[in-house]
Amino acid sequence: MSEPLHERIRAEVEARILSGDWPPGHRIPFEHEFTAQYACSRMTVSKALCELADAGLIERRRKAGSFVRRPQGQSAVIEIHDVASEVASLDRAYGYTLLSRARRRATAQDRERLALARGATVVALRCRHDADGLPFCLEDRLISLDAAPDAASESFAADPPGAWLLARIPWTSAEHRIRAERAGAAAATLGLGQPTPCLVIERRTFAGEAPVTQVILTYPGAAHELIARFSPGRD
Amino acid sequence: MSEPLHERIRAEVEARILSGDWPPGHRIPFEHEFTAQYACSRMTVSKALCELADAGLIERRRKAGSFVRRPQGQSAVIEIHDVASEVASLDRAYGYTLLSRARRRATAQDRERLALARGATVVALRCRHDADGLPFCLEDRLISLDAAPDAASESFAADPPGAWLLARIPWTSAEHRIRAERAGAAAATLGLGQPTPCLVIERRTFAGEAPVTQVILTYPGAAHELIARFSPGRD
DNA sequence: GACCTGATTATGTCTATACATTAAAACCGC
DNA sequence: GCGGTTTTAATGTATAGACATAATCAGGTC
Repeated sequence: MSEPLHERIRAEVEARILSGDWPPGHRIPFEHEFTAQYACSRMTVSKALCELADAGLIERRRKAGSFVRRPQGQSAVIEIHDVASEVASLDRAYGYTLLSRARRRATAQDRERLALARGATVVALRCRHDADGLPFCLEDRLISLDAAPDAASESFAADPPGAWLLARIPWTSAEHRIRAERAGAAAATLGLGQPTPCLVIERRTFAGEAPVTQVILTYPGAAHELIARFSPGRD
Repeated sequence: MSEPLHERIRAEVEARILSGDWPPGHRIPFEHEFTAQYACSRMTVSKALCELADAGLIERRRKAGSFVRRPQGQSAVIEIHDVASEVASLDRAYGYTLLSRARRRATAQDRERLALARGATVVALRCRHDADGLPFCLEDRLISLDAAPDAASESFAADPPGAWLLARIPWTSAEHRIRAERAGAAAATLGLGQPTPCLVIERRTFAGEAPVTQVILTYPGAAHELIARFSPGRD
């Protein structure tokens, strides 16, 4: 019940790189040297090295060989979970309340929020997510009925729209804006005192070029943290 | 000069999925059906489908076939760039000032921040990043000298430590906490009035199990946004 | 030196085949 | 119908070989 050979090769090369044994810029052995070392075919070695190349750990250059990449790209990758599972992972009871629901021809403001064409129709929702009965997050969402026609006949009274959309509409790209804001109109709804800072996440989701939904999530106060674990991205 | 065949297959299947032609749950053709359609070997088809499986678009099940996955995992992936390139991408002039630098045996607080052992030594830095001459971000950083011994002989007077570290120390995982906070001690340094909300990003970076560095980045006010674009993650 | 040319060579792609693995499906006795 | 067994069909892994591609290197010319 052993792991596949190409996995073993990949892991052993990866270990050499992460330990610093093979530093950035170092030329790792050629494929034919690995085939000798592991007594396997070139395809197997190639598969292992291609995986490392995909992961960004090495760079492969024809004729020259494969080289350890320096951890370039100051960027890293984090995950943003949906609200319900976020609350669940905090071991708190999740609650959901629909505050308002409207179906309307997109206003000028709507069109700006979602990059819609004139005359498009939308569903606008406001809802509150609770944790242990206390307000946790305020959600202000716009859904394009062109992209999600089924949303017209959905009440969203019992289940939050985020999960509903994600389960139905395939999407190809999204754009996040994360900022800190003083609680404004949201303060009353969230039951806050005046000058509480809030974490605001604004997300626009597209399927190809077509806008699907835009959502503004307001998390009250320093009480809430967005926690994210991740591994390097070297693009 | 055409693209490889496995890329073409991958792209065509991907298009079918993203267009909704093959909805979540749909069983896509078997490998042997693709080999007939494209007149190629099974390995080539397999490579294309494995790429789609890695990307999370399909799920492959022995004997049963390959199925379109629903966009599960309410999660998505964002990139957090380093401060200098963030400022550059806003078309503003980047400035850097080292406020303080200390080398010391880790205090109890340091050990908690970086998950260090007793007796470890650290370099503690405070610095300010400016955009067009105005304070943009306050950085409070701790570097483990066990993980990065070279940091002891580096002044960090001219260049920010983030880029320096990332170019040298390989890392395997990191942990982010993002929250909104009222500007406290940072307010004066950033030249802020009292009740300004700040976006705070706290990051701990590890190489294997060993802690490398911890940094607290404080961005003043609603003026600043963390912008991130990304494509679906279906894990 | 600078510039072109051709040989060399590691990686990139693909084939045809083989056997392993595993879960669905078909079978069977009850 | 129900539970257990066998068959079957799909993916998973691997091989040995072939040719394509492109970057490097060595030589030769100006």
